[in-house]
Amino acid sequence: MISLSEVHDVALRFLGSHDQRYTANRRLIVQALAMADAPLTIDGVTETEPMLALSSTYRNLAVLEEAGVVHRIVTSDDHARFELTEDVTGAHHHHLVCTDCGLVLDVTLPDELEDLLHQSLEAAAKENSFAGAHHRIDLIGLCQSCKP
Amino acid sequence: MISLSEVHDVALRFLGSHDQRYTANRRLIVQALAMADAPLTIDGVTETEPMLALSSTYRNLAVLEEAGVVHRIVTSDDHARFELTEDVTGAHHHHLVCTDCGLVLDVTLPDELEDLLHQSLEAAAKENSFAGAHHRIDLIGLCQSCKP
DNA sequence: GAAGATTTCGAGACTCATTCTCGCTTGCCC
DNA sequence: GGGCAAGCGAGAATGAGTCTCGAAATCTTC
Ligand SMILES: [Zn+2]
Ligand SMILES: [Zn+2]
Ligand SMILES: [Zn+2]
Ligand SMILES: [Zn+2]
Repeated sequence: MISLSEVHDVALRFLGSHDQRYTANRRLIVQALAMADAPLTIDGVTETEPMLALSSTYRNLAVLEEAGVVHRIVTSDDHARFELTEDVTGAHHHHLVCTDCGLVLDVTLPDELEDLLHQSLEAAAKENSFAGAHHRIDLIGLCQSCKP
Repeated sequence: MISLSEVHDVALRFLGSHDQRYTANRRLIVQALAMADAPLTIDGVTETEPMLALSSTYRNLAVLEEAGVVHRIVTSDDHARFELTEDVTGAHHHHLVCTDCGLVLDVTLPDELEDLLHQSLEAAAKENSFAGAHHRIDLIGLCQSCKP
């Protein structure tokens, strides 16, 4: 588990290499994401840090995404969700996605399975002249609160 | 490979069990999706079948999705894409997603890998009191046309 | 430290994919 | 054929996300 100050260090470095500052607002966003135990919607971020204006949060999340600090999770839910990238947290993981309330939970899979999957996906990519960057695995279903 | 008339039969059955008719418009949509070699955007569907009005196509795709005939694919791209469900085509598969143009390609993975993955995901779901329905695997990257 | 240059901020206007409305048409049932 | 429920489609409405632009903050140079 990486510490909050380490997260800030990495964020500072990533933003720096993209000629971007690590402003107070951006720091608040990163902190909110680092403290949350699941990916946050925009509203989740601004509720965690009510000082943040909505439009600035949208803009800064885009900047943080561009710099590789933040990852945008798009599901069928209306609101996108955000989390720190694996480059920042150092932990490769995947998601459980609730079709009812949109909740997203993090899970990890065995390394050997990740390896097998990576190989198969690369083979499929080559067959389609596709250049794979990373994979995404979601288990779609119902969370505890939404179960019948 | 399932035939077009079989697809229509299944669609008719699925819609029937949801008290929905299989109208001419819905038939055209299913046909467009069945003939396409990759998931289609709404615009892709109406361009394939120009008789279709936009608002009706949105409505009918929602009905077809509710009936389990059509599957909506949401990515970071602006436009959602649609394909026939695996219950209709009988072929379990996953996707290569281009981050640049939004293109989505179908790929299949080895059965043994699918089994392993299913087991690991079910274990992760149980740990989180999550009820998994199905999984989704995407390889995110760049398609042939968008490669540098 | 001050002036000027550059970047960021944020309230509100704007965009546009998707959904909703509602009068009209289609097709099923008696 | 008449009645009626379902479907149709043009256009209005919605709303998440983006853009605008003057104000505020931060950096640069002297
Ligand atoms: Zn839920
Ligand atoms: Zn995650
Ligand atoms: Zn592409
Ligand atoms: Zn597919």
